[in-house]
Amino acid sequence: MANIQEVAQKAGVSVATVSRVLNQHPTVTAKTRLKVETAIEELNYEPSMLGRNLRNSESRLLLVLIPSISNPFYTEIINGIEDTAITNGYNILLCDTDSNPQREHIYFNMVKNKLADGIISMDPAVDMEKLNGLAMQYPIIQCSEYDEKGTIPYVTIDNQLAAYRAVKHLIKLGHKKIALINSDERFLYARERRAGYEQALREFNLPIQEKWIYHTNHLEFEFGQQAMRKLLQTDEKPTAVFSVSDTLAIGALKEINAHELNVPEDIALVGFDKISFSNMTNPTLTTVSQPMYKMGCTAADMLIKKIHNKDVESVILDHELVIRESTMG
Amino acid sequence: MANIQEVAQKAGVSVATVSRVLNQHPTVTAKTRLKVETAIEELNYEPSMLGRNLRNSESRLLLVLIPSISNPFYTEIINGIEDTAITNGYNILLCDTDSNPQREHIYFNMVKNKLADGIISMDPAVDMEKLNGLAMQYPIIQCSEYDEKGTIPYVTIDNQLAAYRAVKHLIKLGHKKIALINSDERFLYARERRAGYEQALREFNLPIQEKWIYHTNHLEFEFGQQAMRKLLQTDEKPTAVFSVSDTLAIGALKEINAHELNVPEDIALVGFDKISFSNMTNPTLTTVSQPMYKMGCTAADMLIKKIHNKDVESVILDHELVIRESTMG
DNA sequence: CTGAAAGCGCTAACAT
DNA sequence: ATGTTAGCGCTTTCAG
Repeated sequence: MANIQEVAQKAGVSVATVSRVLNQHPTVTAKTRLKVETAIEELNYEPSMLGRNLRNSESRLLLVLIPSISNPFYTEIINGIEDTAITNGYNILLCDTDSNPQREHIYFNMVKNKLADGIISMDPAVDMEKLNGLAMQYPIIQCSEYDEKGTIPYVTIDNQLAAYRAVKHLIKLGHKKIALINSDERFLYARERRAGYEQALREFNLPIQEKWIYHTNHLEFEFGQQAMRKLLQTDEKPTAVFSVSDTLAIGALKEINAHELNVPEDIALVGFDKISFSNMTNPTLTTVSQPMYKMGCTAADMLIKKIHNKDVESVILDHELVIRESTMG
Repeated sequence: MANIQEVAQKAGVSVATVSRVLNQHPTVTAKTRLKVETAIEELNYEPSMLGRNLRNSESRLLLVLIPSISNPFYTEIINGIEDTAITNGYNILLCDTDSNPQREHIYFNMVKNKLADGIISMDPAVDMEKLNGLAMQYPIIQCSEYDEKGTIPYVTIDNQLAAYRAVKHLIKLGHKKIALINSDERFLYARERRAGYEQALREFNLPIQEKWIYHTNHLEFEFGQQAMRKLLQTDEKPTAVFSVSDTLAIGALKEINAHELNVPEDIALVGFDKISFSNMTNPTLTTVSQPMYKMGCTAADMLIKKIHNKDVESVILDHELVIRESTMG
């Protein structure tokens, strides 16, 4: 592979001139530019990012940390990030951390090692302490999940309000026995959504019953099934279920059907995230829609600003309750 | 951020010695090693990959091209790739090409630009000509989808045999009117699966009817719905459907239900890929399971071998027909 | 066993 | 408008 030297030689100019052509400096004559471009063509030259990056100490690579690529929730967010990044001359590196600290470590090192210019973290299970430490030296943005005590800018929705609205919707439908399938409350979104759930119940003077609140560490379908199985075993079965993720809700739906019960007649069901599957179930799933694409764009914008040492403020975006068959008696 | 110079200075040694410590050269005295390690500790030094990579002209980064992160089919493959890569000291860069040639171009350039050491392509829509061109100079492996005319090593399954078995399963169940929901036949897997479908029909003297073969350009649920809608409009409705992807099959199931028909009583259904959602539908979906994790591991292994200039041979892995409720009358 | 120095490919002063 | 040159951070001969 040819390097800048050979191009310079072939074009009969200095490497500086080649570099100028490469970087579209206006001070190059049309004639020399042509000579250089011809040489580049003939040698099939491709500039090495390595040299450029070392010199400029930037990589124009953005790291995006997700806990698992299999969670469809992230799909649209990533599209937003990617589109925005590319528009701004950055590329993204999708990092599946598997919520594994060791992998996380590798990716953290990439930014320390100058292999990436910044990080967008969407991993709720990320080591917040480490992340906060890193953020003192390197550009970092959090998307969706964040650390309320930390200083890292984030983009998210009002989880409590969203949960409140979802549960209120169930109450308005006449439900009084509403269960919650929650994820691990060491995650902020889980705590916030639970707060919204409780807020709605309290507002309508409904008791908060521990037996109707189920926690699960994972978000895969099977854990939704398991959660529902437990809820159906309680002495007093709930007539409605609010689940903090669509994947869990879909598992719950499966389990409800397995018990020969119907949604929404016997049990109404609300999910969260509006993943594409949620419209394929039978019945279709009422859910909370987050502006995922926009979240992604915003997060990428914020990160790029941060990389350029501009100040950025955290952003809270709007959500929407999407009412579908699973709550339409 | 400290560099190797400062470490050398602090430790009272030369940069060469620091480098030796960094790279675990055996020729360093325990004493000097300690001095250097202390200095590294104190300065919080992290070696820059940029300098190292430039010098070694390798990045230890692997590119993985997928058409869309939203397709759950790729999830397990990527886990396999990632685990294998990390074990061998490589990291992976997930590239969502969106089947967009422009994005593809960006990622191709990354390997030309020395920002990545090689590519695993899983994008059926990739520009095969370009990919073959690249492969003459850079390490490239194809996973799942490949170019039969090209020379790039690949790992895949026997798509024709898998389809043949799926359709034979339907025939054995007594079905004679079997429809095919196929994807675009400019993709090899689509052509092969269709060949398997036809092979099974021919073997049992069943006519191949064009009206029961539907092609769709996309794999999202809605296209499965649309396909099924068309198939239900034919003068003679099929009693079984083989779909080349689970996502399409799930869309078809949705549409069948919308017409007040039942699976499998009215129409039996077979998908392909065994995505996790295929076990959440009602009824659960009979499907073809590919050894996805293993495919990923194999592809990564092959690529790393290729990077080290070793010869690699294409691999065809086993598949399995997973019989579930959608074909259990 | 360790140090000096060259050089990977590129960009940006500075000089002309 | 173009050339010369230093240097980004690292590894690796080559000497000693």
